Order: sequence, then C-alpha cells, then structure tokens
Amino acid sequence: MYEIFQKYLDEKTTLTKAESELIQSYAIIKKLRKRQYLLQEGDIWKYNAFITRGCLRTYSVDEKGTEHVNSFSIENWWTGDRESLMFQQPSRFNIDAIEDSELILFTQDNFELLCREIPAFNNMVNAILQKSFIAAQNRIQASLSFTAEEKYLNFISKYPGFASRIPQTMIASYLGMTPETLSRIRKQTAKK
Amino acid sequence: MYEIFQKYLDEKTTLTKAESELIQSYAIIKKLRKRQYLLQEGDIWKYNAFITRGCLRTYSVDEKGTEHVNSFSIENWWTGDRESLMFQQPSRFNIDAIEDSELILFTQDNFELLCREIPAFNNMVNAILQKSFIAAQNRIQASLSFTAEEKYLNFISKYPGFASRIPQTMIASYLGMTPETLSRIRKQTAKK
DNA sequence: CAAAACACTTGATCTGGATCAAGTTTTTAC
DNA sequence: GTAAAAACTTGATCCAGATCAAGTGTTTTG
Repeated sequence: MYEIFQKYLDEKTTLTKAESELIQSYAIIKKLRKRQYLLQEGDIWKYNAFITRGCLRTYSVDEKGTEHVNSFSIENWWTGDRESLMFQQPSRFNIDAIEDSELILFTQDNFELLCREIPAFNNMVNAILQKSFIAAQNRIQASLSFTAEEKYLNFISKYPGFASRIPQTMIASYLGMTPETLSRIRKQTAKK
Repeated sequence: MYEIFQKYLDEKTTLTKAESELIQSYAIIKKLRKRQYLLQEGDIWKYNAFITRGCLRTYSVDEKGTEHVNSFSIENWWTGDRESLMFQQPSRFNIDAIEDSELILFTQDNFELLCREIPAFNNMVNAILQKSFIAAQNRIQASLSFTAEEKYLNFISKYPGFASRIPQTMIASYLGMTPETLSRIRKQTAKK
C-alpha cells in the first residue's frame, strides 16, 4: 500500500532518502470496508488522510434528515475535514467509504512536524491546498450559474470515471439536484 | 495606508524589523476609484493584493451576459484570481471596486520570495488559504442545502455590515438568486 | 438462491423562485 | 440643483426542477 503513496510523493516533490523515511515512519495504514465511517458528525477530526485505494464521500445531514454530498475522494487524493481539524471543533460532516478503501493517515502533530522539517513537503501540501481552493471556487461558480444539465455535463467531463463507480443518488446530491432529475437528464443526454 | 497592512501583519504574525522592512520594500500601493477594474476577464493576474480601504467584487459574465458575483472583499482581506495567477492563464473573472479603494500589491515573484525568506510570513499566508478554503466549502454547502431565505439570513449573520455597503443586486447575484427574490425576502424578514 | 434492501426509471402534479413589466426611490454627474 | 441613470419594489405569470407515487432492475446477505 505504502508504495502508492511513495510514488505519489516522488511525482509531486523531490525528497532525500532520510526525508522519505521520516514521512513513512509517521504513516498509519487504515483499511475501510464499504459503508464504514472514517469520520462521523460530532467527532473531532485529527488526521491528514491520503487514499491509496477506493472511494470515499463527505456529506452532511440537514435538520430534515436529507444528506448533502460535499465531495468525493478517490485514490491519490486527500480527504478529511479541514474545519474540524483546524479549529479542533466537532465535525458537521460524515465521511464514509463508497468502496472498500485503504488510506494512509498522519496525525496533525506529525503532519505539522513534517511540514516544518521538510520544506519540499510543505510546498507540496500548499500546492494541493491552492488547487483545492481553486476547485472549490469553480464549483461555486458552477452551482450558481449552471442549469442542472450543465452541472451534470461539467461533472462528467471534469471527473470522468466517477459516474461509473459512484451511485447516481450520491452524484445527484453532490450536484444539488434530486435523483429523479439526474435520471431524466441522463436519459436525455444519452439520446443526443 | 501602509500602516493598516503593517498592523494586520503584526496581528497575524511576528516579524523581525528586517523582515518587516523587506516586506514593505516590495509593497506597491494602488488606488482604485469606484467602478474601476483591478482585473478584467482575459487578463493574466500577476499579484497578491491586500485591501487597506474599500470594497471590491469578483464576478464572471456568462454567455448570456449575466453577471455572477463570486466574492466580495473588503479592507483587511486579500483579493485576486488564484487560478489565473497559479497557472498564468487568462482570467475568467473581473474584479472591480464597489467603493473607492486602496490596495497593496505584491508581484507573485516578490511574494514567493517573501514566503521563502520569511517562514512566519509563509505560515500566515498558509493559514489564510486554509481559512479561505474552509469558507469556500461552507459556501458550497449553503448553496446546495439552503433555501433562498436561509441563504440570505446566513449571509447577513456571517458578514454583518456587508448588506449596508453592497448593492442588493450584487448580493442577490452572490447568493444565486434574482434581485426581485432578494427584495421580497428582505420585505418578509423585516416584518418578523 | 431467495427475499429484502437498495438503486434507478418514469409519470403526474406541484412550487419556489425566475421572468417580465411597470412603477418609485436613490444616486450620480454635469 | 436637476436630469438622467441606477437601484429597488411590487405585481402577474411562468417554468425548471422538486415532490409524490408506483413501478422495475440489481445488489446484498443470510
């Protein structure tokens, strides 16, 4: 498992042998079965989590009991709740596995140490955060200015492959529409 | 003007005299009249911009000519287009002044140098980015799960003071609704 | 391998917020 | 100070997408 993360690191940054070993020494391997929670609402999130295999979803539940999918994360991405981690406050989110998954966790203390000790690691983490922010901005723009159909087409072009491994109900929720609407859109667009 | 930024730095971080002076040596003061552009669609954004006075808005224009407000930024906040800056690509956004404003600009080269040379500065910049990301996540959640009225109430509670200095049309656009809808919501909520 | 649980589709109807239209009020600029 | 331009309000009507309902697949699990 760890090799996948090692490969990711090698692609994104340049590390000395000692640095690589330091990183590995803090890695915690975690396996999740499908439907198992990584984080539940109310818990305080303590980690930085990298996915080596599988697919997770982050969602919240509103007072009516409706689930709202916040994000999907697959292998070679990070997941977690930055807000809960940063402010050490109970999370408003749940994170669970859509498929059997494998993760590498770093406690926040260890992660901060790695950022402090290894500038290249810190730069990598920063670049990821920048890209996440840009992606979030783009999603806001899409949610404000796109029709339901445009949202779906944008989603499948941006994340090809997601549609085939994630249930439609969850994708509909992620896009801010009902499953019925997504079903009808798929029928329509298939025709074209 | 610069004192406002200096005060901001002093609050957010701890710098030596030499570091403060290095930062100041790269600062470019820029004044904007109301309605003046800081960035226009198609331009490549080159700076990191801190607002010492005034209020700016970032917005895009879709193919139908409709404006979509992406964000507002006031004094003691940063603005710019991270995507254009990071990838050196033409911006999809316009940024203009809602009020006469004063900014401090740092070219990206100088800004990166400051991040490299001054770890405390780098940490501050990072913390800001983290908070921006968290705010973006929360906005996504609001836009997916709130009704128009909830969006408005959430906005005024999160950004008190904005409602009085920003035209309603722009707030409506930011919240993803028409000015008419916002007007009716304000009428209703005023009653209560 | 059956049956329960879950995921998806399709149709009928409803509704929150959009659109169109016609004011009134406020701001801007000479 | 006043005319023109923006900004806001209010009403009437419309529609994209929600909701409700009743199916038909398709997994999951004992």
